Amino acid sequence: MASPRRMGSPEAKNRAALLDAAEQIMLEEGYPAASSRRVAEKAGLKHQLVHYYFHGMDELFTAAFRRSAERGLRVQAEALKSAQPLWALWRWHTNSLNAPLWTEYIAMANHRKGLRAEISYYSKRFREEQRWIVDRALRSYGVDPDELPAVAAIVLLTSISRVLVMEEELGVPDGHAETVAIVERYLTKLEGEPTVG
Amino acid sequence: MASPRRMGSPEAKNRAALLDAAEQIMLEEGYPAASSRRVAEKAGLKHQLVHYYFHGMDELFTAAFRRSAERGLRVQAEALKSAQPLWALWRWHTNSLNAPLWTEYIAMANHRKGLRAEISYYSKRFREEQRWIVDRALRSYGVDPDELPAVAAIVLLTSISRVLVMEEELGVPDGHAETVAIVERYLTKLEGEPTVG
DNA sequence: GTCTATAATCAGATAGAC
DNA sequence: GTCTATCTGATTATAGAC
Repeated sequence: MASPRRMGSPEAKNRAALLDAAEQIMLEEGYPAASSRRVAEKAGLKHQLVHYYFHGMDELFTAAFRRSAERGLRVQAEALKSAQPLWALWRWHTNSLNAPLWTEYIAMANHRKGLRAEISYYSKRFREEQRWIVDRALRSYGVDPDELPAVAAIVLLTSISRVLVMEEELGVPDGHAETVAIVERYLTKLEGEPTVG
Repeated sequence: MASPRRMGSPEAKNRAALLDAAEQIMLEEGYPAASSRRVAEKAGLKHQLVHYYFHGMDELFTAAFRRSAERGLRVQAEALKSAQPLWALWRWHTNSLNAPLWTEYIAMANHRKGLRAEISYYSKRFREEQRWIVDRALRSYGVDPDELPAVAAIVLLTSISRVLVMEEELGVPDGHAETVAIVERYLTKLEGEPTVG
């Protein structure tokens, strides 16, 4: 049963402004601070407009995540075109500025099941896109797929980088330099020194 | 300037009950649901008692984290006595039931600076305790510390296991079996097959 | 699309009696 | 230690005018 309430179009400028504001607050103060009123205020709008553009906060957060994930997929697709896809994957994840945002979404997903399904769906899409490109690359480097399957290489690279970024933010850099050295030594063995472009 | 308010002793039974209740709610519904009123209710107490035992929610969360971290240090110390410390570390982190709780605390730390310092402090203590034991083990296995420093081995093991647990919860198990196989193959090469005890 | 106005609920915190 | 009572402010959400 559809809601009788009116609803703003997805293309509206103010809708995007609300999503921007939500993400900014989530980053600066954590997702519980991203209330309808504060989000609207940061967007320079009245708080009631949140309910005009979204059925509720759940829908707003889901929309924000989806938009951010779609952007990420486009950026990743571009990065994976590199002649050194492993380096590209590694660099992208270790530099990624929106890692903190993902942390917020994952924490939020613990009690917002709609968001949880969304994160699960996009995580799989990210991994699928990486998979065949990395698989092709590893084979061309002469890596035995039984020794190191592409999915495993991906999980390893992304896990390590994700935790490094997270700990860096927390101010716990112990062992990071040594770990990065090991990973990058291996990447160099496979793909050579990273090129700038 | 100290608060003039009265305060319950840290040994009080109800204080512990409040901490238990807070952790349980955090796990089930996420940390924003752990309000003073809901925590007290779950502990079977009146909500005003939260303010008798703690100066505020910040203090409650910090106390809950510290208690949980101290417990973790004791469990880890026991685990690291194993003849196979790397296996122990790996198994402990991949099975750890309180990984979700840590996710909550880390998300919370983004806007509660007291908690942030606490997490940083304990993360370092965990890593220090692991360090010399893993270092001694790796040397006894004949591993070159320049090739694989103990800190790096620790960061690698804990990063990978942490992300595996997190993704498992999200329902994204893709590539996990392959990754676990690679890690465990390496652990077996160093420490042999894991013993049950 | 955007506004005013309003309802219902919940939060953290404190004073003071018992 | 625990209670009643109370204060103050924030939150989501809706109806209906403009």
